[in-house]
Amino acid sequence: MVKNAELAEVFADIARILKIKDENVFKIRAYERVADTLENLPMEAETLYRLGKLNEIPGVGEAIAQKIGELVETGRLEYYEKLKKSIPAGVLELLNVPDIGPRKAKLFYEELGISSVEQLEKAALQHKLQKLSGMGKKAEENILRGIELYKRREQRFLLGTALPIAEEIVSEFKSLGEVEKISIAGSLRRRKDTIGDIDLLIASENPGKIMDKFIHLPQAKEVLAEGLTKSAILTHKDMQVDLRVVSSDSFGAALLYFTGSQSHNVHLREMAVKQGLKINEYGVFQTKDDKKIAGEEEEEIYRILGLPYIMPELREDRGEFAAAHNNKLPDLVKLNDIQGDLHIHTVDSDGINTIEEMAVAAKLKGYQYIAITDHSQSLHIAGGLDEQRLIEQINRIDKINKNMKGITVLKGIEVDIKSDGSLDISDHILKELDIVIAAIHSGLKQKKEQITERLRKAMENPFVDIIAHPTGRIIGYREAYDVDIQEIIGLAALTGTVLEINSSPERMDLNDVYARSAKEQGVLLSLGSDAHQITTLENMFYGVAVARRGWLEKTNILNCLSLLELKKGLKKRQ
DNA sequence: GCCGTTTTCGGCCCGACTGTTTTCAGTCG
Repeated sequence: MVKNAELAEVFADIARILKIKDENVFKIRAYERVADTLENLPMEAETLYRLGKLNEIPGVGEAIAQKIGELVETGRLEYYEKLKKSIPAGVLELLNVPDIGPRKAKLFYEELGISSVEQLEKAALQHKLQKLSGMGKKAEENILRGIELYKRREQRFLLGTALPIAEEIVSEFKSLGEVEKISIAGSLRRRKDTIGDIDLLIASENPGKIMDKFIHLPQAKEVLAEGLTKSAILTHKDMQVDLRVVSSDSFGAALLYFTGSQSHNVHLREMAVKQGLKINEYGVFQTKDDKKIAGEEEEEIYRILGLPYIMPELREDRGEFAAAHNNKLPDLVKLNDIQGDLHIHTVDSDGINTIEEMAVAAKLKGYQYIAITDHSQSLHIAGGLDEQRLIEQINRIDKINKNMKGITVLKGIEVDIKSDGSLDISDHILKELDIVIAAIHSGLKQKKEQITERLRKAMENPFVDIIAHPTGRIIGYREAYDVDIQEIIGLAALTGTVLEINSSPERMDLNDVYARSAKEQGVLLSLGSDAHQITTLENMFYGVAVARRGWLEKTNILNCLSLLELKKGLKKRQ
C-alpha cells in the first residue's frame, strides 16, 4: 500500500527539482498543488486508483494519474528516478533555508558544487558566495543568517503552544491607544493543528510607535526584521512572530490576505479577475479604472464577489467556494454549543483532581454533564481501574449525583482495546455504565489489518459508544498507527459508534480532514478534553477548532445534545 | 500539468522587500 503522504512527498520533490531546473512555473505549481491535496485527502489515493476514480481528485489530470498508477503498481516512478539523478538531494535541502530559492540553489551548485547546507555554510564563511554574479556581501551575510534560522526553527509548533503566546502579545497591544484594530492572522487564525509562525495584523495611523513597542516586547529575544509596515521577532521559544501594520481602511483586505490560506487567496483572486475586479492586501479594485470599492471589512469583500462570509477555518480551498456559491456553507459549531465533556480522568487513574472537583469545575463552565472515563486495568502505568475498583467508582458517582445540583456526572470508562481486539472490562460491567469509550494504547506497531480488526471488534461491541483518539497520533512525536480510517468511519456508520475528536492539543485526533469525512458519511462525533486536571478542561477549545475545520455543525456532535437527547444518541443498553 | 456558465488552447494572483542593479531578479507570503 502506498500512502498518500508518500505520494505527496514524491510530487513535492518533483516540484522542487523542476524549480531548480527552471521548468515552467505553472507545471511546478500543478505538482505542488497535487502534493498538498494528497496530503489532506481523507481517502487513500491507492483506493481511488483501484476504483478508477483518480480523476475525482482536484488537480489530478491524465499525466499525474498515470504517475500515481505507476507508483501504486511498481512502488517507483521512472520519471522521478530520472529527475533525482540530475540533482543531488542536498541541493533540494538548500531550498529550506530562508532567502534561498531555486535560482540561488542552482547557482551555488553549478558554480561551487555545493550540495548540502553544511557546505553552503562553509563557503559563506570563506566568503566564496559574494564573488558570484548577482551576489554581494550583504547577500552572503543574509545567507549565514538564514542558515542560523533554518537550524533553529525547523519544527512547527502546536496550536496549543502558539495561540497563548499570540494572545498574550495581542493583549499587550490592546492597551496601546494607537491600535485601532488588531487580529491574529495566518494559520493560527485558521486554527491549524500546527503553526509555522505567528502572524499579527494591526490597523494604526502611527506604525512607528507600534513597531517600537513590538521590537521591545518582553517576549522578544531577537529582532529579525524591522520596518514601518512589517517587522519580525523571535521569541524565547524560537517562535517567529510577524507583525504587519496597515491603515484602517485596508484592514479587512489585509486580514483576508494574511489569513490565507494561499490557495484560498488564489482562488478568490481568480474569481475576482473574472468579475473585472482585482484583490490585493489593500482592497478590492475595479480593473477598468482602478477604483477601490472595498477593503475595510472582510465581509464586504466576500459580499462584492457574491459570496457569503467564509469562516477562517474553512479557507483551505477544499470546497468552500462551491459551498458558498450554493449557500451550503456549514453553520459551524461554537464552543458554547458544547453541553458537556465526555472524556475526563480523575485521581482514580492518572488524573490529579477528584470526580467532585472536576464536576464543580465543569459546572462553572456551564456544562450540563460530564463523563468520568478513567483508564482501565491494562494501563498499569496510568493506575487503570480493574473491575472491582470500577464498581466502587460507579457507586461513588451515584452518591455524588445525589448531592450535586446543576450537573450530572455520567459513569464511564476509557476501556482498553487489547492487542487481540478484546476489551479488558467484561460486558456485564460495561453494561452498568452510562457511557463507554474504547481506545488503543498498546500494540501500536501492528499491521494495518490487525489494528483495523481490533477497532472493528470494539465497535461491534454493543456497549462501546465511542472510539477515543481513533488514529493514536501524538503530533510531532508519534505517527498515527497504521489503520484504514475509511473502513473505521464506514464501520462507525454501520454500528452507530461515535468517533471522538480528542481535544488535547497534542492529539487533535480525529483530525479535521477525517472528521469532515466522518460527517459526510453520517457518523456522529464527540468532543472530549481528555482532561487529567481542572485546567485542561479548557482543551475543549482545540477540539472545537478541529470540528470547525472539519465543517462540523452542532448537529454532528454528540455532546452538543442535552443530557436527555444524549442518552438517546448512545447505543441502547439491554 | 491542469482546466473550462468567457476557453479543449491559452490562460494560470498579487505585491513588498532586498540587494544588486542602473531597470530588475529573486524570494516570500
